[in-house]
Amino acid sequence: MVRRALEEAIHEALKAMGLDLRLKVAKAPKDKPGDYGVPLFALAKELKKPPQAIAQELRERLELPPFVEEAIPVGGYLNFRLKTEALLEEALREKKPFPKREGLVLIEHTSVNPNKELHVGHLRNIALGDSLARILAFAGREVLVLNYIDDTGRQAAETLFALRHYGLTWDGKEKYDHFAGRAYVRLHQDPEYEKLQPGIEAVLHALERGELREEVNRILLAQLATMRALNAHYDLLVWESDIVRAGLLGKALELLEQSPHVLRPREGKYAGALVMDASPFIPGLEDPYFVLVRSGGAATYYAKDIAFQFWKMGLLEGLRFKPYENPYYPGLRTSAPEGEPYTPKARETINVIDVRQSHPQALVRAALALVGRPDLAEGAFHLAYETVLLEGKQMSGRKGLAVSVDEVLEEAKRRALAVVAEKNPEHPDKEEAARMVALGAIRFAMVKTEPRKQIDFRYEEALSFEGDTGPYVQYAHARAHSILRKAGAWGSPDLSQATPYERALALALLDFEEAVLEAAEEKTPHVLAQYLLDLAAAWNAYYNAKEGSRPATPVLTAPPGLRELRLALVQSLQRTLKTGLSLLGIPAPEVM
RNA sequence: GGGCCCGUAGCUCAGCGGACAGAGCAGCCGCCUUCUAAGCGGUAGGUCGGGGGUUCAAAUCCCUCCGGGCCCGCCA
Repeated sequence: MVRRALEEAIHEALKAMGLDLRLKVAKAPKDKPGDYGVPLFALAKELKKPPQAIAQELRERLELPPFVEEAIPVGGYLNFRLKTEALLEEALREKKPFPKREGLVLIEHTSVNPNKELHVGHLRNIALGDSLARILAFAGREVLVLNYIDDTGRQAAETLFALRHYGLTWDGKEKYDHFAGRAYVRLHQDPEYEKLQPGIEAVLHALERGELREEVNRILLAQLATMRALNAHYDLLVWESDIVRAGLLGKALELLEQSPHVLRPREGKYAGALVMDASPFIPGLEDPYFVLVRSGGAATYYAKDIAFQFWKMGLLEGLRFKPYENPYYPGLRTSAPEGEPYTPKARETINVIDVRQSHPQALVRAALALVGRPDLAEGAFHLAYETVLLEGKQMSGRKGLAVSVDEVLEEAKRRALAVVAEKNPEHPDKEEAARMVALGAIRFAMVKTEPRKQIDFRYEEALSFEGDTGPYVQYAHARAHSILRKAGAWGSPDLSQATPYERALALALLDFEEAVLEAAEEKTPHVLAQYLLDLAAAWNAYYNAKEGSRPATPVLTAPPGLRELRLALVQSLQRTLKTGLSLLGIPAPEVM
């Protein structure tokens, strides 16, 4: 990578000047000479020289990498102009995944309660988790994606109870998770709700024994259809009832009880309970104690989260897996008592859960440290994203105040279809194009902003196909593809014919790898999404460039040599956009 | 009471120690006899919430105040 090499050269030259310092190379502003530059002000004090003089000296001492045309001192900066041909060669290089590195990263995302259809709140979780999994894999990590099925939770129990209690029969047409979800909402509107608790309890116990698995599975399968439609990928399903039956909780508690920070107070507020003192690991707590096992003997959900985290990181074993029969994900495996033993032993985990779970997630990390594995605590990352509002209002699954993902997908597709039909009546497969564009609009809208910012899901914006959107990037891709399709085969490019237009586009192409690495490092896909918008914009500007009233950058009708150069650039651009979109789980249509 | 996060153009957001603060939407003016106008160019719009501080340099770091969101149960 160009920037890396420059930084390395600068580092060497500075060492020779008596400073072991690494400076960051940035892009030069448009109106300044050169393509990249470094500010040198920080060295002035150390070297007792004005930055301008340092720029001069650095230029003299610098052993320029072969791709640099010249180093230009500009005030306190030293800028670099790349050789055009080297720049183009770099831009034309195919963007391949980074070499594999050691160490498994386990990503848990989705983990939707198997009791009703997915709503737009889940959308952000899935889009973030799935994109991040793809980005990390491209960045060279070994990635395992896990989807947790809370089949012993209250939500699942209530839905199954409601289905039975109201004697509802499925008409065979409605999507099953929607049907089940209606029962759940009805239960919560029932004035008799409080009186129905014993019945719900009974279902809860049956679930813990794993007895109603098929009924839960029926809902899960319907949900998986939606996840498949969102182009989300999973490697493993882990059912909570399997964790219960494998006794992971007990094993986790055994480990925890060896810690001096885990105790059973004899008296006071926590008499009879098993508590954990998290104060050494979480500063500023008013009350340092957290209950793991209630005095009545029941474990808290913290304890279950901790046990599961221990399993993910190989501190516990006991789960078994087998292939999961389903029509959507051929290679998917599921936990099952009769399966083969497997423990991932992840060095790093990423739990994609909204911010409201920050506190419990901190306890999970504290527990790792407390059993003597601060290294694992360090590797346990909580990707905390802010909640999604619906048209400015908080959603509620219980009250049915939410828009389902299926509905959003359908509406997006309907709108996209109208646009395709209008803009491209000759399109050979409008349905498929509409599906891709709809998916692009929705997924992109979910990842283009920083996770820690609350987003408001508004139909008009999320399903917009103009401006800072997925379809904007997809359209840029389709345009490029259209040119390549018409070009047929072409010969070798003549790099020496490049104009400033090719230069600008090539420069934009160089930032791809850095964007991917930063997204992987910071664990946030928005960096890549923002880059793709920039790249698409650079391409659209190139495409539309005019000198006077004439097109400045025609590709197909360009003179020999330049034509091939432009085609090669367009091809690199098209592939880069496609790769980038794929890392966000978004398909790149060839025709729109 | 304790803790976490957010506050940048009318709206939605990038930028998070360096070169005059950038996009999209909305507004206004242009560009289809050009490889898809889902596009492009231009114009207008900003006390980067307020106030202190650190620094050669602050939207970016620290403190403080103000606004908004969230978390802090022997509930899940």
